[in-house]
Amino acid sequence: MKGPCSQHTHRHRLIQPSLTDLTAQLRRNSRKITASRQAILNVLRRHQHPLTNREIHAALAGFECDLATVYRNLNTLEEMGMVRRFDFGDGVARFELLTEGDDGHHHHLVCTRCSTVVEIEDCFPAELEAALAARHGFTQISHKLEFFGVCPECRVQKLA
Amino acid sequence: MKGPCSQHTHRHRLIQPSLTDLTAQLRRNSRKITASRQAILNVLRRHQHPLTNREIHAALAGFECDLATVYRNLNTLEEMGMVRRFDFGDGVARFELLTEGDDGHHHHLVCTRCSTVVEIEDCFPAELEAALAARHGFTQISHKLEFFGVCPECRVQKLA
DNA sequence: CTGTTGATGCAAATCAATTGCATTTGGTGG
DNA sequence: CCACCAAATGCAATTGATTTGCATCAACAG
Repeated sequence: MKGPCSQHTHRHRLIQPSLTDLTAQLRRNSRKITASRQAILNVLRRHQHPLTNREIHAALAGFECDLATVYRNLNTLEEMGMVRRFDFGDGVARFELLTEGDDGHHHHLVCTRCSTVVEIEDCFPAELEAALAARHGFTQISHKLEFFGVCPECRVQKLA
Repeated sequence: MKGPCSQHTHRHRLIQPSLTDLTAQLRRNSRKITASRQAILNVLRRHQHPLTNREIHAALAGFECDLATVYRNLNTLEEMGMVRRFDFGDGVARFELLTEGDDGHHHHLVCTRCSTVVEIEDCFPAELEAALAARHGFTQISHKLEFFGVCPECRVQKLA
């Protein structure tokens, strides 16, 4: 474990969805406002980094619920467009809370040693999507882009 | 299943590694030239698309070996830099044979319905890596980029 | 030909994620 | 405040990809 990676987040979400917004969004989708759901959303609201189901489950304060419930809820929240799922290729899904109207499209720079995550706004591939559509006849094109490398902390650790 | 996706490959590898090159590469890494190994490499040589362990195992002609052996061999071949692993986010690893000296860096456009794969040469993110290194102090930066969409065949199927 | 080392088969173990099922609970209309 | 229904949950069992322990085999170097 390394300390809180304060300075590591490049893109700071300006608007953090409020609890009332979130419950409204749930209600609109005829989803129940359960204690587990609120606890999970609170964990996500407190973290600006992508979290795994297990991490979310571990971070639940006060209210405990089954890990399966966390899994089910994150799938539901993803379907409703309230969270975005990321895949860093390590076989574990990670999630970030989205603000309404924001599709949360961005990418990450992940340290291959300590998994520190930096958010990246740049997204050249988006410019390519139209070209690819024209060239290959594909429609509804999207993409996933993740960067990997060794973060400054890990580099010095190696030297020490 | 759809027929052989002949015209789907955009980037055709000009040099397909020869069997002798491959065995030489194995020998150089003090790896034994076993029948399973040869059979696996032959499967990879015959396909220009990324294949899963299971697909490779199923495509083994004549020589049969355990699925665990296929898994072990692809890990070994990846370590040796003879194959490249791809991750389309569906929880299954895929592999492509590499030519020596070619790091096989490229990306894919995957149909979200039938999994048809088109190779993509364009790679804007590479230009970004240096900038990211400077901006965030990361080193040894690499990236993974995959495009997803609905291929022409699947689009018409939907209409039919 | 023979020893050493890597490779293999087979079964069991991991690990993330999902699911069946009985039970509980939020939200709604009385 | 009460009754009802759909959604949600706990718990255990399952799935599916991938890995691993272990005993046996087979390359290949000398």
